[in-house]
Amino acid sequence: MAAGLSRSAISSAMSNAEPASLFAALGDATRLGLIASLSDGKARSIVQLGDGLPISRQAVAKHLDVLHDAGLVHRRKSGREVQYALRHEAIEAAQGWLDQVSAQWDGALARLKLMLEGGKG
Amino acid sequence: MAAGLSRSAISSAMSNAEPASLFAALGDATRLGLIASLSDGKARSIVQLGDGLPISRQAVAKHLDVLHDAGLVHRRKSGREVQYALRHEAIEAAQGWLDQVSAQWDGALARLKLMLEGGKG
DNA sequence: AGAAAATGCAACTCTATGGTTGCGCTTTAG
DNA sequence: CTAAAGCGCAACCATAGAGTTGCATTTTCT
Repeated sequence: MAAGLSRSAISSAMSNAEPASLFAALGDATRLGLIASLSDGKARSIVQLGDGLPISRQAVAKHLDVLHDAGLVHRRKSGREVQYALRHEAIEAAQGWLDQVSAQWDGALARLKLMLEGGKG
Repeated sequence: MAAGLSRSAISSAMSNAEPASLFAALGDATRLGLIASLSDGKARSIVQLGDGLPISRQAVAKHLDVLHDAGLVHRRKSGREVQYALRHEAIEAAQGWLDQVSAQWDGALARLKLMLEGGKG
Protein backbone atom coordinates (compact mmCIF):
# COMPACT_ATOMS: atom_id res chain seq x y z
CA MET A 1 0.00 0.00 0.00
CA ALA A 2 0.99 3.63 0.24
CA ALA A 3 3.88 4.82 2.36
CA GLY A 4 6.23 7.68 2.86
CA LEU A 5 4.14 9.83 5.17
CA SER A 6 6.42 11.40 7.70
CA ARG A 7 4.38 12.75 10.58
CA SER A 8 0.71 13.42 10.90
CA ALA A 9 0.03 13.89 7.24
CA ILE A 10 -3.70 13.52 7.61
CA SER A 11 -4.81 16.03 10.17
CA SER A 12 -2.52 18.70 8.83
CA ALA A 13 -2.68 18.22 5.09
CA MET A 14 -6.35 17.35 4.88
CA SER A 15 -9.45 19.37 5.53
CA ASN A 16 -11.47 16.39 6.73
CA ALA A 17 -14.59 17.99 5.33
CA GLU A 18 -14.95 16.34 1.92
CA PRO A 19 -13.98 12.87 3.15
CA ALA A 20 -16.45 13.27 5.98
CA SER A 21 -19.35 13.89 3.62
CA LEU A 22 -18.16 10.98 1.56
CA PHE A 23 -18.18 8.61 4.50
CA ALA A 24 -21.45 10.06 5.68
CA ALA A 25 -23.00 9.15 2.35
CA LEU A 26 -21.65 5.63 2.81
CA GLY A 27 -22.98 5.47 6.34
CA ASP A 28 -26.36 3.98 5.54
CA ALA A 29 -27.18 0.36 4.87
CA THR A 30 -29.63 1.18 2.09
CA ARG A 31 -27.12 3.36 0.29
CA LEU A 32 -24.40 0.75 0.69
CA GLY A 33 -26.78 -1.66 -0.95
CA LEU A 34 -27.34 0.71 -3.83
CA ILE A 35 -23.61 1.12 -4.28
CA ALA A 36 -23.12 -2.62 -4.14
CA SER A 37 -25.74 -2.99 -6.86
CA LEU A 38 -24.04 -0.41 -9.02
CA SER A 39 -20.57 -1.83 -8.44
CA ASP A 40 -20.94 -4.04 -11.49
CA GLY A 41 -20.54 -0.93 -13.60
CA LYS A 42 -23.99 -1.01 -15.15
CA ALA A 43 -26.26 2.01 -14.92
CA ARG A 44 -29.75 1.64 -13.49
CA SER A 45 -32.87 3.71 -13.10
CA ILE A 46 -34.49 4.68 -9.82
CA VAL A 47 -37.20 2.06 -10.15
CA GLN A 48 -34.70 -0.62 -11.01
CA LEU A 49 -32.53 0.29 -8.04
CA GLY A 50 -35.46 0.39 -5.70
CA ASP A 51 -36.86 -2.91 -6.86
CA GLY A 52 -37.05 -5.30 -3.96
CA LEU A 53 -36.35 -2.67 -1.35
CA PRO A 54 -38.98 -2.22 1.36
CA ILE A 55 -39.09 1.55 0.97
CA SER A 56 -40.88 3.93 -1.33
CA ARG A 57 -39.55 5.13 -4.64
CA GLN A 58 -39.14 8.61 -3.20
CA ALA A 59 -36.95 7.27 -0.43
CA VAL A 60 -34.73 5.61 -3.02
CA ALA A 61 -34.58 8.84 -5.00
CA LYS A 62 -33.50 10.71 -1.89
CA HIS A 63 -30.76 8.21 -1.19
CA LEU A 64 -29.56 8.54 -4.75
CA ASP A 65 -29.56 12.30 -4.28
CA VAL A 66 -27.31 11.91 -1.28
CA LEU A 67 -24.98 9.64 -3.20
CA HIS A 68 -24.94 12.08 -6.07
CA ASP A 69 -24.20 15.07 -3.85
CA ALA A 70 -21.32 13.12 -2.34
CA GLY A 71 -20.01 12.45 -5.83
CA LEU A 72 -20.45 8.71 -5.47
CA VAL A 73 -22.80 8.28 -8.41
CA HIS A 74 -23.22 9.81 -11.80
CA ARG A 75 -26.64 10.91 -13.05
CA ARG A 76 -27.69 10.78 -16.67
CA LYS A 77 -31.12 11.45 -18.01
CA SER A 78 -32.22 9.06 -20.70
CA GLY A 79 -35.66 9.70 -22.04
CA ARG A 80 -38.31 9.09 -19.46
CA GLU A 81 -35.95 7.77 -16.86
CA VAL A 82 -32.71 8.68 -15.12
CA GLN A 83 -29.75 6.36 -15.15
CA TYR A 84 -27.47 6.20 -12.14
CA ALA A 85 -23.98 4.79 -12.34
CA LEU A 86 -21.17 4.41 -9.86
CA ARG A 87 -18.34 6.93 -9.90
CA HIS A 88 -15.33 4.90 -9.02
CA GLU A 89 -13.23 7.97 -8.33
CA ALA A 90 -15.21 8.71 -5.18
CA ILE A 91 -14.72 5.20 -3.92
CA GLU A 92 -11.03 5.64 -4.54
CA ALA A 93 -11.07 8.89 -2.58
CA ALA A 94 -12.53 7.12 0.41
CA GLN A 95 -9.99 4.36 0.03
CA GLY A 96 -7.28 6.98 -0.12
CA TRP A 97 -8.24 8.48 3.19
CA LEU A 98 -8.34 5.10 4.91
CA ASP A 99 -5.04 4.20 3.29
CA GLN A 100 -3.46 7.28 4.81
CA VAL A 101 -4.67 6.30 8.25
CA SER A 102 -3.36 2.81 7.73
CA ALA A 103 -0.06 4.11 6.43
CA GLN A 104 0.45 6.25 9.49
CA TRP A 105 -0.54 3.35 11.67
CA ASP A 106 1.91 1.04 9.95
CA GLY A 107 4.58 3.67 10.13
CA ALA A 108 4.00 4.05 13.84
CA LEU A 109 4.32 0.32 14.35
CA ALA A 110 7.51 0.27 12.33
CA ARG A 111 9.00 3.10 14.32
CA LEU A 112 8.01 1.42 17.55
CA LYS A 113 9.64 -1.79 16.44
CA LEU A 114 12.84 0.03 15.48
CA MET A 115 12.85 1.76 18.83
CA LEU A 116 12.45 -1.47 20.73
CA GLU A 117 15.04 -3.36 18.72
CA GLY A 118 17.68 -0.79 18.04
CA GLY A 119 17.59 1.46 21.03
CA LYS A 120 17.25 -1.07 23.77
CA GLY A 121 20.90 -1.70 24.61
CA MET B 1 -5.36 -5.04 -4.22
CA ALA B 2 -7.88 -7.78 -3.58
CA ALA B 3 -9.39 -9.88 -6.34
CA GLY B 4 -11.12 -13.13 -7.06
CA LEU B 5 -14.73 -12.11 -6.45
CA SER B 6 -16.92 -13.79 -9.00
CA ARG B 7 -20.28 -12.08 -9.18
CA SER B 8 -22.02 -9.72 -6.85
CA ALA B 9 -20.18 -10.80 -3.75
CA ILE B 10 -21.11 -7.72 -1.80
CA SER B 11 -24.84 -7.42 -1.84
CA SER B 12 -25.35 -11.12 -1.34
CA ALA B 13 -22.64 -12.11 1.08
CA MET B 14 -22.74 -8.99 3.23
CA SER B 15 -25.38 -7.67 5.55
CA ASN B 16 -24.44 -4.04 4.91
CA ALA B 17 -25.40 -3.21 8.46
CA GLU B 18 -22.07 -3.29 10.26
CA PRO B 19 -20.14 -1.55 7.49
CA ALA B 20 -22.84 1.08 7.40
CA SER B 21 -22.44 1.93 11.08
CA LEU B 22 -18.71 1.94 10.52
CA PHE B 23 -18.92 4.45 7.70
CA ALA B 24 -21.51 6.42 9.60
CA ALA B 25 -19.05 6.79 12.45
CA LEU B 26 -16.49 8.03 9.94
CA GLY B 27 -18.97 10.46 8.45
CA ASP B 28 -18.14 13.42 10.62
CA ALA B 29 -15.27 15.83 10.23
CA THR B 30 -14.63 16.04 13.96
CA ARG B 31 -14.49 12.28 14.32
CA LEU B 32 -12.22 11.98 11.29
CA GLY B 33 -9.95 14.43 13.02
CA LEU B 34 -9.92 12.34 16.17
CA ILE B 35 -9.09 9.24 14.16
CA ALA B 36 -6.36 11.09 12.32
CA SER B 37 -4.93 12.11 15.68
CA LEU B 38 -5.00 8.57 16.96
CA SER B 39 -3.58 7.13 13.77
CA ASP B 40 -0.08 7.46 15.16
CA GLY B 41 -0.86 4.55 17.45
CA LYS B 42 -0.60 6.46 20.71
CA ALA B 43 -3.46 6.47 23.19
CA ARG B 44 -4.90 9.74 24.42
CA SER B 45 -7.37 10.94 26.99
CA ILE B 46 -10.58 12.80 26.28
CA VAL B 47 -9.11 16.12 27.33
CA GLN B 48 -6.04 15.56 25.21
CA LEU B 49 -8.09 14.63 22.19
CA GLY B 50 -10.36 17.61 22.63
CA ASP B 51 -7.51 20.05 23.07
CA GLY B 52 -7.70 22.72 20.40
CA LEU B 53 -11.15 21.71 19.25
CA PRO B 54 -13.83 24.41 19.39
CA ILE B 55 -16.34 22.16 21.13
CA SER B 56 -16.96 21.15 24.71
CA ARG B 57 -15.41 18.17 26.43
CA GLN B 58 -18.78 16.46 26.51
CA ALA B 59 -19.09 16.78 22.77
CA VAL B 60 -15.72 15.14 22.35
CA ALA B 61 -16.74 12.40 24.75
CA LYS B 62 -19.87 11.77 22.71
CA HIS B 63 -17.87 11.52 19.50
CA LEU B 64 -15.55 9.05 21.16
CA ASP B 65 -18.59 7.10 22.27
CA VAL B 66 -19.73 6.88 18.68
CA LEU B 67 -16.30 5.76 17.55
CA HIS B 68 -16.22 3.19 20.33
CA ASP B 69 -19.66 1.82 19.49
CA ALA B 70 -18.55 1.46 15.90
CA GLY B 71 -15.50 -0.46 17.07
CA LEU B 72 -13.11 2.14 15.73
CA VAL B 73 -11.43 2.93 19.03
CA HIS B 74 -10.45 1.02 22.10
CA ARG B 75 -11.23 2.35 25.57
CA ARG B 76 -9.03 1.77 28.59
CA LYS B 77 -9.40 3.33 31.98
CA SER B 78 -6.15 4.43 33.55
CA GLY B 79 -6.52 5.99 36.96
CA ARG B 80 -8.38 9.25 36.75
CA GLU B 81 -8.57 9.36 33.00
CA VAL B 82 -9.62 7.18 30.08
CA GLN B 83 -7.26 6.39 27.27
CA TYR B 84 -8.58 6.01 23.76
CA ALA B 85 -6.63 4.23 21.06
CA LEU B 86 -7.33 3.42 17.44
CA ARG B 87 -8.48 -0.09 16.57
CA HIS B 88 -6.87 -0.75 13.25
CA GLU B 89 -9.07 -3.78 12.59
CA ALA B 90 -12.09 -1.55 12.12
CA ILE B 91 -10.24 0.60 9.63
CA GLU B 92 -9.31 -2.56 7.80
CA ALA B 93 -12.94 -3.64 7.77
CA ALA B 94 -13.95 -0.39 6.10
CA GLN B 95 -11.12 -0.81 3.64
CA GLY B 96 -12.28 -4.32 2.99
CA TRP B 97 -15.75 -3.22 2.00
CA LEU B 98 -14.44 -0.57 -0.35
CA ASP B 99 -11.98 -3.05 -1.76
CA GLN B 100 -14.83 -5.39 -2.61
CA VAL B 101 -16.65 -2.64 -4.45
CA SER B 102 -13.47 -1.78 -6.32
CA ALA B 103 -12.81 -5.41 -7.10
CA GLN B 104 -16.24 -5.85 -8.63
CA TRP B 105 -15.79 -2.63 -10.52
CA ASP B 106 -12.44 -3.72 -11.87
CA GLY B 107 -13.86 -7.11 -12.72
CA ALA B 108 -16.69 -5.50 -14.62
CA LEU B 109 -14.25 -3.38 -16.58
CA ALA B 110 -12.16 -6.42 -17.37
CA ARG B 111 -15.18 -8.38 -18.58
CA LEU B 112 -16.30 -5.45 -20.67
CA LYS B 113 -12.88 -5.21 -22.24
CA LEU B 114 -12.85 -8.90 -23.01
CA MET B 115 -16.27 -8.67 -24.56
CA LEU B 116 -15.28 -5.74 -26.77
CA GLU B 117 -12.01 -7.29 -27.87
CA GLY B 118 -12.88 -10.93 -28.21
CA GLY B 119 -16.43 -10.83 -29.38
CA LYS B 120 -16.23 -8.05 -31.92
CA GLY B 121 -15.29 -10.06 -35.02
C1' DA C 1 -55.34 11.20 -28.04
C1' DG C 2 -55.24 8.69 -23.71
C1' DA C 3 -53.29 5.57 -20.40
C1' DA C 4 -49.35 4.08 -17.99
C1' DA C 5 -44.58 4.56 -16.53
C1' DA C 6 -40.76 7.16 -14.31
C1' DT C 7 -39.76 11.24 -12.09
C1' DG C 8 -39.81 15.66 -9.64
C1' DC C 9 -41.59 18.78 -6.05
C1' DA C 10 -43.43 19.83 -1.66
C1' DA C 11 -45.29 19.24 2.85
C1' DC C 12 -45.18 16.58 6.98
C1' DT C 13 -43.85 13.21 10.71
C1' DC C 14 -40.36 11.05 13.68
C1' DT C 15 -36.19 10.15 15.28
C1' DA C 16 -31.22 10.50 15.39
C1' DT C 17 -27.43 13.53 16.00
C1' DG C 18 -24.32 17.26 17.47
C1' DG C 19 -23.98 20.48 20.76
C1' DT C 20 -24.78 22.74 25.27
C1' DT C 21 -25.07 23.29 30.44
C1' DG C 22 -25.26 21.81 35.25
C1' DC C 23 -24.12 18.60 38.78
C1' DG C 24 -22.05 14.73 41.10
C1' DC C 25 -18.27 11.19 41.60
C1' DT C 26 -13.57 9.52 41.63
C1' DT C 27 -8.70 10.16 41.40
C1' DT C 28 -4.54 12.79 41.83
C1' DA C 29 -1.83 16.86 43.72
C1' DG C 30 -0.76 20.17 47.54
C1' DC D 1 -7.95 17.26 54.30
C1' DT D 2 -8.92 20.34 50.36
C1' DA D 3 -8.57 21.54 45.57
C1' DA D 4 -8.76 20.68 41.10
C1' DA D 5 -8.48 17.61 37.25
C1' DG D 6 -10.97 14.22 34.39
C1' DC D 7 -15.17 11.94 33.66
C1' DG D 8 -19.97 10.30 33.57
C1' DC D 9 -24.94 11.22 33.73
C1' DA D 10 -28.99 13.68 32.52
C1' DA D 11 -31.82 17.20 30.66
C1' DC D 12 -32.50 20.14 26.95
C1' DC D 13 -32.34 22.46 22.23
C1' DA D 14 -31.97 22.77 17.30
C1' DT D 15 -31.22 20.74 13.05
C1' DA D 16 -30.44 17.15 9.86
C1' DG D 17 -31.96 12.70 8.09
C1' DA D 18 -35.04 8.84 6.63
C1' DG D 19 -39.40 7.86 5.27
C1' DT D 20 -44.20 8.86 3.82
C1' DT D 21 -48.07 10.70 1.00
C1' DG D 22 -50.20 13.57 -2.59
C1' DC D 23 -50.01 15.79 -6.89
C1' DA D 24 -47.99 17.76 -11.16
C1' DT D 25 -44.89 16.78 -15.29
C1' DT D 26 -42.65 14.44 -18.95
C1' DT D 27 -42.17 10.30 -21.97
C1' DT D 28 -43.54 6.12 -23.91
C1' DC D 29 -46.71 2.81 -25.72
C1' DT D 30 -51.01 1.46 -28.03
